[in-house]
Amino acid sequence: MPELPEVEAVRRILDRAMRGSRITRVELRRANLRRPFPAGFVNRLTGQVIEDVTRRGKYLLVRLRSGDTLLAHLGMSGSFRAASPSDEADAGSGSKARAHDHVVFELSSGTVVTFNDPRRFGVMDLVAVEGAATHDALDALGPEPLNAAFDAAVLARACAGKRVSLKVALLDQRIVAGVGNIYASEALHHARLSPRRRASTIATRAGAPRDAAVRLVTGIKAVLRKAIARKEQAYRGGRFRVYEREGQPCLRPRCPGTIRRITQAGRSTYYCPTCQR
DNA sequence: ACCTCGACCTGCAAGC
DNA sequence: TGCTTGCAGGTCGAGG
Repeated sequence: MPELPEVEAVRRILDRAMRGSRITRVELRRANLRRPFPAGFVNRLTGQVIEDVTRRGKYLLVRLRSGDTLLAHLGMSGSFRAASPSDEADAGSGSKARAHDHVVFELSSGTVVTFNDPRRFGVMDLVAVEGAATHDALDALGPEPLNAAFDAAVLARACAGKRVSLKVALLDQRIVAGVGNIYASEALHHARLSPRRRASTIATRAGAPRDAAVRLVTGIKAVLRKAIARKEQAYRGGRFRVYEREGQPCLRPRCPGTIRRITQAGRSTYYCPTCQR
C-alpha cells in the first residue's frame, strides 16, 4: 500500500511505536530486497536510540540519535507492523513470524517492528552522518505536494518542455514526490484534465501559470489530503472517484460520462473522457 | 537529455 | 481441479 497517503499512515504508526526507544536487536532474514542491504546495516542500527520517524515522498526516514538515518521504501507490497508486549499477551497475531517477513527490529520498549514484503520491491538503506541527510534517492525527489511551496508556478515550471502525458508526468517523482498510480488518476479527475494531454501544455504562458496548472495543484493536494484523513479514521468507505471504476458512471455532479481505462507507460489510467479535457 | 519498455518478484482472480 | 494469463498502489537500467 504505497503512495504518499499510505506511507504517511505508516509513518504515524511507526513514529508512535519507535520514537524514543532503543533498537536492541535487528534480524535480517535475507540478504536483499530489491537491492542488497548496505554493509554494516545491523551493526549501525543495533543499540541506537530512535529520534523520530519522518517521511519524504514515498520514503520513510527513521532518524537515529547517532545521526544515521534508516531509509525505507515500501515498493509495491511492503508493509510494517508493530506489536507491543500487550499484543503478545492477547495471543493475537502479535509478532509471530509470517511468510515474507524480511526484517525484524526489537526495541527496548518490548515492541517488535516487522517489515514484510512479498514482492521484495522495497528498499532499505542507511544515510551516513556526514551526508547531512543527503542520499541519491532523496536528492532526486521533486517538491512535497502538501507543502505550501508546491504551487501552480512550481508545477508549471516542472512540466515545461515535457513531451510526456500529464499522467506519466505525475508518476515522475522528480516533478512531484509521492504521487503514484492511483492518486495520479484521482488528481487529474479532480482537475478535469485529460491524463493523455501533453504535460507541457499546462506550463507557464507569458509568465503566469495557466488555469490548468492551478487546478492540477489543487487536485493533487485535495486527493492526498482526503486520503490521509480517511486513513486516520480507519474509515474504509468511499473508495476512489475513478480508479478501478471502469464502465461505471462519472461521479462528477451532472456529468453523464462513463469511466474508461487506458494504458499509459504500461500502467492503468482511469478517467472520464467527458469531463476531463 | 529525453523517452519507452522491460525487468525485478509474488500472489491473486478470471478464464479455459 | 489445475493450468495459463493478466494484473497489481514502484522504481531503475538499457537502448532508441
